[in-house]
Amino acid sequence: MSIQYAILGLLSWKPASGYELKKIIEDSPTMYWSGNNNQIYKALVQLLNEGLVANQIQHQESSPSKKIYSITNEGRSRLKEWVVSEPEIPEFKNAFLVQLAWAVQLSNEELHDLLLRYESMINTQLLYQQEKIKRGIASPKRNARELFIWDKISENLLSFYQNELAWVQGMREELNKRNSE
Amino acid sequence: MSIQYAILGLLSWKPASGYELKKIIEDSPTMYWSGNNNQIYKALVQLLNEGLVANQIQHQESSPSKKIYSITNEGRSRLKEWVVSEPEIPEFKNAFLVQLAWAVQLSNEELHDLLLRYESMINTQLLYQQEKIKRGIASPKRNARELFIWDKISENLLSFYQNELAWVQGMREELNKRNSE
DNA sequence: ACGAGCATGTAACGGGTTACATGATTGA
DNA sequence: TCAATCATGTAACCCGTTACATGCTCGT
Repeated sequence: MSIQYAILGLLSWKPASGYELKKIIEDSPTMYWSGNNNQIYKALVQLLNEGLVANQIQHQESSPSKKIYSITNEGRSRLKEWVVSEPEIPEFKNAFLVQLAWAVQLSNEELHDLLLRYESMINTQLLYQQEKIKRGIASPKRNARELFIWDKISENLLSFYQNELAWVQGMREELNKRNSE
Repeated sequence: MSIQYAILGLLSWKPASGYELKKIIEDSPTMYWSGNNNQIYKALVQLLNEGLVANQIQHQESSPSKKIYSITNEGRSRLKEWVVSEPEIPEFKNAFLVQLAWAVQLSNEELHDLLLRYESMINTQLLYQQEKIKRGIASPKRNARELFIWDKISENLLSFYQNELAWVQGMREELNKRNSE
């Protein structure tokens, strides 16, 4: 999936400049891109060329002028098409598992320590995501249905980290049991 | 994390040719790379230049000669270093959540259908991973500890899909309840 | 005086993917 | 005869990241 649909979605909510989109994407736990300029400004040009968005230059005194992008009717129908299209399978790449795969060579202490470090990283990440969600500036709340959907999206993200936490804690316990036997 | 460590890990288990590594990586649920030639042959050249692996050409009658790579002592100590190093946080990118974010515009039927399709894709993926694990040709079983670790790795992968399944099923149920109210 | 925020853009690079290229053998 | 398997490699391309570049304003 390309970032263009993410941008198209945001613009279907409200018009925005590249700079605003960048910040929204940066802060969004769901939209997993880093929010770098390169991608966003390029994507906007492409969307413009395809006629899916339009822009309007807004001059401002005492700050640089900005290009406000808004979605066109064509953009809306393209977005709808995409939303009902075949979902992609989620991408889950866990480098830690590859690391663990060759951890036989470690002592029990080293292995235990490695698991603890992973656990604490996941925990930090969980808190960070919760924080992002709680602040949740950039989320439309136009009706109860939208609220429900966005809630479920947050729940999904959190459950991912919780699942990971439960797994690593389980593994640590089993290891301890094995070692004390 | 680069694929070089994955390859180094495999070679710490047993020597192999690029072609064999390709197949192992393709079939491995944990090593998430596609297993394309470009990456593997390039990585092997780099590992060779760094002195972490060595190769030996094996001529065969009635099939092309192959280069058998094996890990060096330097490679082993580099691998150990990496294994005890700071883990990375897992990468979880779910395009479906971005799609869902703009699903307010859908009818209840369309939304329900979308969720069902996602559920069936996850389910397929879960079965596929289970199959891969069950076949599990490419997994070292040198001792009970290694078996335990590899078991836990498989468990992690499966729990990811199971968690995703539980989430989507929960969402479907809640939606039905809401609609019947 | 300096850094942060607003605002737009470009350059360089790395990782990863598909597809192409070659060539022998084996089984349907 | 056609496709698959063994075996190595290259080319073209896309996506995404960091870093660079510019310039104005506002608060400390």
